[in-house]
Amino acid sequence: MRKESQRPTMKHIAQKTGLTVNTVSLALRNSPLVAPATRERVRKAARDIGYVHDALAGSLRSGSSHTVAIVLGDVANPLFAERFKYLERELREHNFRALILNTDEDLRLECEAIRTAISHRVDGVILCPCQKGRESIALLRKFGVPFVLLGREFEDDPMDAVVWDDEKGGLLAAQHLLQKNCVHMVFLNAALETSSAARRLKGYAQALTAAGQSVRVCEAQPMAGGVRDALEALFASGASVDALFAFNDLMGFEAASWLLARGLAIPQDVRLAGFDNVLSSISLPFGLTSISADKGEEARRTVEMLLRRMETPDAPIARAVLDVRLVERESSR
Amino acid sequence: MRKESQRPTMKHIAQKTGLTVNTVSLALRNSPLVAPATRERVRKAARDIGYVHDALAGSLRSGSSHTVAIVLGDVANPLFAERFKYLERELREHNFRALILNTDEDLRLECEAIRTAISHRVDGVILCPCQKGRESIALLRKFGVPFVLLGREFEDDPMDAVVWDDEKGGLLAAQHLLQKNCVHMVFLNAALETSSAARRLKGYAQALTAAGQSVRVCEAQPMAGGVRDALEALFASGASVDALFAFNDLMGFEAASWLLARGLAIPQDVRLAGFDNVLSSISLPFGLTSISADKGEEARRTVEMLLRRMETPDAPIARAVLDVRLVERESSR
DNA sequence: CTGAAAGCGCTTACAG
DNA sequence: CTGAAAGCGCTTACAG
Repeated sequence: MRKESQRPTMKHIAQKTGLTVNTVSLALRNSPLVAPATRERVRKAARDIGYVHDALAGSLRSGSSHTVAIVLGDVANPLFAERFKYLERELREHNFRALILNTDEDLRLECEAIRTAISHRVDGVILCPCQKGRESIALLRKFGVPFVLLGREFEDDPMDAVVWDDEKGGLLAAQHLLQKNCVHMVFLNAALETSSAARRLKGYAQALTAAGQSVRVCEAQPMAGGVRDALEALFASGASVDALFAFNDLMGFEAASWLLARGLAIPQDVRLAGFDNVLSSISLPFGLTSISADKGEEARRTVEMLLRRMETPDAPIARAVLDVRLVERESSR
Repeated sequence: MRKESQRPTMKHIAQKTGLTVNTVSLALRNSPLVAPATRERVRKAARDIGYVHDALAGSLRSGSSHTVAIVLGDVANPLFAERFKYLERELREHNFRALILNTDEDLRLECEAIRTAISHRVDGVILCPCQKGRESIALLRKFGVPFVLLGREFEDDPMDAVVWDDEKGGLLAAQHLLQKNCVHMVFLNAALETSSAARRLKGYAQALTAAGQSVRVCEAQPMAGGVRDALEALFASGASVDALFAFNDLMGFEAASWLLARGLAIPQDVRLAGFDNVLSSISLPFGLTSISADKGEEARRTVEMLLRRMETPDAPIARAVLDVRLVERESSR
């Protein structure tokens, strides 16, 4: 398809230096086997002819691509975008490339993504599963690809995972809203098959039950407009609502838009809290109370866990739980 | 590094079907050369043993990776995230994979990204250049990699590019604010080496000059906090400001946060407009007036232009300018 | 310390 | 329609 403008290869460097490609290859990889002078000669020749390493050929022969696939719902979600940034930086520091693959929270696309990753011989996968099924996990296991779950996990099937303390998060949010004397709280949650949604609900319910309040959950579809539909149904039923706890900030912002458009005041009429603390990285003129964890640490531990799994395939299963805290802002004051 | 769990190859399929890898390869690619019955036999065997194509080996031999690199400032910017989504979808429909690479608007990282792309033998590159230099362009040309600029271009050096009508955008925003009787407008712009910043200023200045107003520009650094610093300096000087036009929505939101925190009302004290219309894809409880273009069309035309360049390396240089429109929201009513 | 050979898993000519 | 051979550009044993 493309006009090959005679891309320089190691063969060219070998010719120019009078060495063999073998030595050139070792020299470019800084092998202690080659004499320092030879190494410099090779590196200079490489620079002179503008050599760029062929990652495909190298990976094919060595069996390792030095690439990690990051499989997540949607980079357009600010939390995922932030995670990607941190993970990519962390991987780069360990000399790994990051391949990002969106699932749109769809199982078929998720399997497709895993297949793409395998096809490209990634050394590992960081997966935030949609949890609509286990086929993607089965694929990873079948091909022996090291992987770490991020943010979500399967309760009945332990795997390497880095998650937030979602239960505590749900608890903190509920306690905070209770403290503001809210008595008609609704949890605008995601589907319960998502482990984080189930855990957040658990903590939330614990706090409400302890306070003698009933637990009301309103499930919203993850697509655009899902929150609007859920809230319309909720309010059409004539329910009284003085506080909303959203599964994540994206849904929280969507809820805020809907409430304000309906003429309700935040926090005077409805107090609002979200989850993820996307405001830590992006500045928006709406202070949304949220649950936060250290995202830099999340990335560090995820990559560390994956590297360990790559080095030691049969190491015991690891699990890291990141502590969370409440960040109070105007939406719930 | 990783325990190779004997990944199935075409050789295995060949053994199982009694054919050669040659025929297997052709069959899997639906070549009209192989008999339909044979093809089905091969596909079934492939499915049975769980074969996954090795993209590395295929690309190495064929010289084409069917991958396009998307090189941009930062996926965490909602506009870039949206662009990536549209582009990825468009590329997938043409059976191409997307490799995303961040530059953080840094020339060194941009060159690194191009080098990574070349190393992975991408068939093409979609580049949103930081415009701090031309080294990345030189690299692409040297290696004969087909590429299309997105959103920004070099005035004195024509290349394939898809851009918005930035001049018109600046004009529309200025006219809109003038119509609201603003008389102390400030353009919170990015660095003028960025072609879109220069063009937006051109249109903006044209409108202001026509109205007999003086043009005031305040340049903000692109890093987090850049807007805050710029506004602090601006307001510390005692300047009167009744309208702000931000280079993009991200800066617009940051400006809004700062203004509100300072006790200024939007739009009563300061009218505000941004650029990019990120609210088209993300729902936020703050109506920011903005300049918009059709992002789906942008992606379509970008991919189309790139494919054309890949097919016809010496086709004449193409340029697509997307029309823009003003989307009025609460921030400037 | 450097060289000669084999091979990673495919696709591409070339035969028949 | 299918086969036998060569080769993509590297890295990996194996020699010396």
